[in-house]
Amino acid sequence: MNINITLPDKSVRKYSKELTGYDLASDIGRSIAKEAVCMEINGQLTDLNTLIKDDSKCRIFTSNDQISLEVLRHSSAHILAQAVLNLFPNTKYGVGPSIEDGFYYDFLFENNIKEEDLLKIEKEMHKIAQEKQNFTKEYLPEDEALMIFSNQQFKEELINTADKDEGVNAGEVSIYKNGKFLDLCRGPHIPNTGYLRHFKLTKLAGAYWRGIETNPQLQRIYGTSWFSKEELNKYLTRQKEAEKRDHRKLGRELKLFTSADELGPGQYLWQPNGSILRNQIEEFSKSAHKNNGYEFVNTPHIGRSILWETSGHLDHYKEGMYPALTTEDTNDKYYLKPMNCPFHILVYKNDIRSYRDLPIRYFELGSVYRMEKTGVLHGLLRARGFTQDDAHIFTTIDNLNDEILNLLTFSIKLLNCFGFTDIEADLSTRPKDYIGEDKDWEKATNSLEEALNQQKISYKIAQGEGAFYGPKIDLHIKDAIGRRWQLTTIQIDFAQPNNFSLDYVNSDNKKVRPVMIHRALLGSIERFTGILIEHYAGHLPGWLAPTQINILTIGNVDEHLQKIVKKLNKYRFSIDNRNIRLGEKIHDSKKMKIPITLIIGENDRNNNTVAINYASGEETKDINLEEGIKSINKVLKKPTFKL
RNA sequence: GCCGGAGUAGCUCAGUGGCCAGAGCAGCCGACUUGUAAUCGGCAGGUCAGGGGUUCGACUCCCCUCUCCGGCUCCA
Repeated sequence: MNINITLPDKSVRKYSKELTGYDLASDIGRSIAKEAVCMEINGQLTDLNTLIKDDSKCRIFTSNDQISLEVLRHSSAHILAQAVLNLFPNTKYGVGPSIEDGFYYDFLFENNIKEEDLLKIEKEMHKIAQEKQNFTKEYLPEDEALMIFSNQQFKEELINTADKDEGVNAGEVSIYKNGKFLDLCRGPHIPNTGYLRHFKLTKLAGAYWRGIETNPQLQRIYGTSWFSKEELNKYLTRQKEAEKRDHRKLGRELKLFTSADELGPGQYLWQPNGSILRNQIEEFSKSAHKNNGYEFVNTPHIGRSILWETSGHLDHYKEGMYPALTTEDTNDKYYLKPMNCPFHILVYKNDIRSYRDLPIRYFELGSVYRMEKTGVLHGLLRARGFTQDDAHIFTTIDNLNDEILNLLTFSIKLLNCFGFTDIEADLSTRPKDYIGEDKDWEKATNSLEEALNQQKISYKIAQGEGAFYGPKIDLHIKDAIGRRWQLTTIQIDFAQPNNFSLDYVNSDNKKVRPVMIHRALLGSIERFTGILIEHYAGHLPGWLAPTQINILTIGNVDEHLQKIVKKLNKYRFSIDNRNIRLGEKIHDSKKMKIPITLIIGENDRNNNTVAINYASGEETKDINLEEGIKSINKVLKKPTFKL
């Protein structure tokens, strides 16, 4: 017998008998054997103890490989379930995958557990880890597996519905065993439980079985695990950093916005500082639209029920709308608007339109109200009342390509101006339930895809994720700490032009239906502001900061101060001339995250100089006044939007 | 909406059935006249989220409601 094993570096090793991945790793070198976690045979990921029986291409994965981390976390989930069953024997266990930065497992406990139980479970996991139980894989016939799991309803369901991801395949079921613990699983796993050392159970949450709202709700335990203590600590610090960026906390500290119980959940009040920021964003957006072919419209906040019947909102989204308002003098019902489109459509319908008029682009910073479920509300990022940078474009289908490409460029450049440069897209295609003609869908989807290709923006296709009325592009940005946020949405709509019988007169003097594009680029101004705050951790770019310059005086510098103020009065500045120590003034200035702290004392008065502290931490002293102003102008420069 | 956690001064938080509920910061008053991350002293600030109950006695224990936080589902 002769087995040739080809390694990733193309070298070939010859063996005279079957061997495991661990044997192979040990033969390659002691350190790789020590670090080995799992392996790949002919492209198939598998356990380290799998026997290599034939000539094959093999690759050993060590704790340095990303894939090993996923394996570790998946095994962590198994050990979590094992610990839970040891402590709470009557628990029913569901599924437990690895996820980004960690893992979870879903359980149905006899009595719901509490957060403090996590410590106990963690302890039990450590105990299991110390026992270094081997993970072994077995294949069982389906009926035998059903017997083993006969009092585990979720496992039975998994076997019966043949979910391949959980190790069920064509009458045969793969299970993993470590110690006395058994679980349905495709694997692979770490060689033994001793590989689990640096982990932490992080939170307890509710989760519906298989993610379906009508299914029973299980308790989900989240955890994180790593190969080294350093990585675990790094992760935990990263979590703390993310907490520091929380826009709700920063919003309070920087006096940007607030809420009040009297308003009801999901509604926010913008304080003066926040309003400056918000107005800057809105003005920037408005001027970009004004200079690029949009006409501005303004529309009310409520409309009669007939409007929402025609638009289909009452049929499809009634539960997402605030309840109707009624008046005493008539039987009319009015609804707060959850979208602006029906109003823009009414503006369009107010006149006969010619193909020469198209495309018509109506823009509005439109405030909408949506009855979001209480549990999903999340500061400005998910509010009930918010304002969209909304526009509706009415176009001929022939112009669709140009419009979409133009929009994509517009949005990317706009996002760039706010410092978001890492942008990706989702192209959502026709869902199962849809309206309209197949050929229109095809044309619209092609327009979207073509625009994405021309923009050279990386995108993935979200099959069947489009709205029922048309396909869409969503743009996601990546923030400073790597989180992705969806901002822009560009949606093609075949339905509303039909619902409202929209038309225009074409060159043959015939009435033809236009296509509509719904688009919000920043999305919701509230949400966008929240994301900006988190992205910059409150250190807003100079042009957006509520107070751009804080001038700190030391001693009697009135004349010098007046001279400087004259030169800076186009900026939003404040003057701190309190008779307190400079250190305290600087402390206050930093606390409010003001981009420029200008310090002037008597020395500066005498020498016509200034000292500048920048938000970046950079500090300069004894700078000539003119030079200082130049530097300030640079930091506070507003970006220019150009298509 | 569901599961779990929480709600004490403007903010951050102490206070586990027993006198009039505390601290730091912020605020106000006074002193200090200050050159790179919090000067000192004083004053004021509370229906302990709201309502009901248990108890001689409740911030503390129980029930209901509201709000917030972490998730799940949802996001036109």
